[in-house]
Amino acid sequence: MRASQLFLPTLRTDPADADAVSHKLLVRGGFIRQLAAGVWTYLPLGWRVHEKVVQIIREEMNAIGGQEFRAPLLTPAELWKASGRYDIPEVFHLEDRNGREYVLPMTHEETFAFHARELQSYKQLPQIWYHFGVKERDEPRPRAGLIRVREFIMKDAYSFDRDESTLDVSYEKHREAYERIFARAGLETYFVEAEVGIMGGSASDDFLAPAEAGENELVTCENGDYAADAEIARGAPSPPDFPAPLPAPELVATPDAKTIEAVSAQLGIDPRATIKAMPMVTGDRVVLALVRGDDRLNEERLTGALGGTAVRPAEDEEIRATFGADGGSIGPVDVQVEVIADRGITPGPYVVGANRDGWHLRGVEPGRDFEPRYAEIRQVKPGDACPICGGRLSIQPAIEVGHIFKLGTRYPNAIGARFLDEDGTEKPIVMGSYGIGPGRMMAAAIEQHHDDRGITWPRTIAPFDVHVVSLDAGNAEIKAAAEAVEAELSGSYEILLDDRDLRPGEKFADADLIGCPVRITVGRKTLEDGAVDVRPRATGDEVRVALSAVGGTVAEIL
RNA sequence: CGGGGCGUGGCGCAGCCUGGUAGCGCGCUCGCUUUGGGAGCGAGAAGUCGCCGGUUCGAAUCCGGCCGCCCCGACCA
Repeated sequence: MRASQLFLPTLRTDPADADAVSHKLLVRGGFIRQLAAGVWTYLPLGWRVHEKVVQIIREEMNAIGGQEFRAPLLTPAELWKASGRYDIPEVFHLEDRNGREYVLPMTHEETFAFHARELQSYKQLPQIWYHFGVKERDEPRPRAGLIRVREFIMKDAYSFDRDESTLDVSYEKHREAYERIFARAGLETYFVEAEVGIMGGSASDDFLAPAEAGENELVTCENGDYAADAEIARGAPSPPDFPAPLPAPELVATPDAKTIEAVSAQLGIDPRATIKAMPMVTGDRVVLALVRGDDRLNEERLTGALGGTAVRPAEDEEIRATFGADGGSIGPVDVQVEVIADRGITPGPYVVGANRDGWHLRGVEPGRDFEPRYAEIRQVKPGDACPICGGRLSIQPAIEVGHIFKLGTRYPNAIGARFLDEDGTEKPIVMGSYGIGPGRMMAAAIEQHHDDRGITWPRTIAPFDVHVVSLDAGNAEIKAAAEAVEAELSGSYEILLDDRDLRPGEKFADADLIGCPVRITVGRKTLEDGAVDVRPRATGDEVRVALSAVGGTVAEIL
């Protein structure tokens, strides 16, 4: 490919509205352009990368017996009404001229379950079907370039099995295929248990790629034996320095101390030996959620502990009416509401609010002075102990690049996908669903592979293998030499030849920005030596190589 | 949806407070010089100042409404 003929609108400065590294570099490098919030066009360079990612996914899906489909975007609303997903706020709805209703799917469970109705016998199972399809989601807040978008291409796969045990086999095949896909694309990822979410199913796991701009929080153990999404991660808090126990709670004045920090400072007490009491409203009742003073409440977990009903923090008036005090002085002793305590609140004497403005109680012992229901409702935090080995946990942002689900029979039941089993009974097909976002993989790859000059693509997904920079400035001899290098290498590699009439500095800057793994410079100086300069993008270690040895040198690097 | 910020040639920005000729850098076009890390000189092209309405002799600037985009939160198959 000749750069002079390529639409490659690189930018000298970061776009004003970009924040994430991958967002800036994708736009600056001429890979993508924005059309609307969360809606992006892939330019030729970006599409090359996307298609390389797609091809890796395709090869690994085919390797586990996947069969590629191509399913439509436009989908009859009836299918989504049947599955119960029609009213999800993220779903785009539309009508045709006759008033028939359609949705623009966010994933294709309904569509594939519909076609799975033609699977009639256990003899036809299992099946793995997949496609690369456009997904539409009315995201409330798109952000960070390709990381959270409203329209994107996803590889979604669906497995159809006789029962849960063969579903486990299909699931494991996908897990292994996904590990290979991410490894081939040069991505560091972690396989972690994830929330099943509102769409049901028996299990779900994420693949998280550590990245500054990520939206998920990845919890990992320093000893490498534990990784989890912070939403469901387990971690043990460090033990508090308890003061001496008291025979009974003792009232202490804490004027103007409304926060744990203020209270513990005023009383000279380890914040870990205090209890934070959070009045929460669920349905039409108030509950009191307790976490240790240094911990934070995880509302999703509290919701889970309450059997799935939504919770919200109580309003000031509700707090006053229920406890007779302000939020800063609330405690669990002698209250009339249900008390749910985090399991991190181990036995010992704590400082708690006295339900009286400006006063706390010290020496309060759970079990003696109040009787809570225990549940895991705290948020994991850095420094917690690993549930496997006790090592220190750390937390880092990460991008969810893949998500796999054991769905069970929900969609087959709703859509009517049944088969006749060996024993002659009709059963619903057991389904799994498996998604990967190539665009997110691109963003994650950049987040993980860049420097201050630009992208350092993994070779497998780079737009080109070799970037030949011709410093000919109209000199026919240099131009011919650069073209000869291109011709020689093009049999084995994909080459971008920068034949543009630009200054050397601009060409080098663009090469660094675009990030092809090898740069070859052909100029007057190199030709005087009968050579070219070969520079791996990642290391920047440039070597002068005789023209006759270029192929060998490139082969060593790639 | 709540909070914050922004909208001015292709890109990045100033001008707005204190109303009156729309400006800077980069990019773009042409010419000459230059050519190993984003060149120099000269000559040019290019902007409904997001949209609608109001105030005013006069609005990029003041007022009202709306739209769009970014960030934080909520939300998130």
